[in-house]
Amino acid sequence: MPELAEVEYFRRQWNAGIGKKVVGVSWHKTARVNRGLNTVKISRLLKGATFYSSHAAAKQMAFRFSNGIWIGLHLGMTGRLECGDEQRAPTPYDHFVIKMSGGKNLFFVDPRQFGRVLFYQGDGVPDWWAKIAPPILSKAFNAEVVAAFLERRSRAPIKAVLLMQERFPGIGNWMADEVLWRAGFHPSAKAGNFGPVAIKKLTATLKKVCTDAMRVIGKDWSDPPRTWLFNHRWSDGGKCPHSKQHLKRTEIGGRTTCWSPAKQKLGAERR
DNA sequence: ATTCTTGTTGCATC
DNA sequence: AGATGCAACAAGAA
Repeated sequence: MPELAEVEYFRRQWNAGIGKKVVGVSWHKTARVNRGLNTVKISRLLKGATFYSSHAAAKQMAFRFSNGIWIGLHLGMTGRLECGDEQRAPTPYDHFVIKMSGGKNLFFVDPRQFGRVLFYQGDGVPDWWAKIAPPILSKAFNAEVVAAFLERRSRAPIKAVLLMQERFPGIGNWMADEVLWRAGFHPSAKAGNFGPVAIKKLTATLKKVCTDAMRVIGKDWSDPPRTWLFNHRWSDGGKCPHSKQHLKRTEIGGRTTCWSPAKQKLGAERR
């Protein structure tokens, strides 16, 4: 479930290779995650390079190597990163593997292949990294920019708008539901109906959910407390941990959405 | 067997 | 022109 905090967790799974050199690279040649890449050329460039650092922003990861090499990874829907030695059993979905000196191998595994591998070499910063929107947990993300964005997307349901990475980097389906549930807004509320009080509340709740998710899931993949919607949203019949009333699940903005009708009523956004 | 899915993109339509 | 909605991508799980 790679959203903001899951991506942060997976990023660190490759850190055992930092400071080591690339011994070899293996690719699953026909895998969709490697589309558009010259895998032969990248293997040649990577071989012998030193792994410098790992980074995560939104749902994108970057791994920097010597000689100005960047490897970008997006986990899509089902991607994950693993680190293992010779003992690790291969899976059919090890689409991209970097073998490091010292015997640690770095695996990008993705059954459903909505993920993607990116490559860059140069003195600058690759476009796919530079263009990521300011983090929700930064000062640049504030009620003013949220208000401007909601106005532009005025006719779309707020649930769909929160999934737009150009303004809400790292927010995915469960985080969007968690935010709307905590803030008390109906997922179908039109973005253009949000008043200044509601926008402040939405902005603060976005920051809170990101902070909480990073502490719990981003740190060591701990289970979120039962007090979060997170634990109750995955199947029909769940109960709201606050109101104890039934949760509803329907498709809104093209995604499965779970909310508490008792806690999230249309109209609350008009303040 | 059928339906569902935690993300993004490209295209059709409004 | 810009915003919005939706199918498509692939494959496991229920």
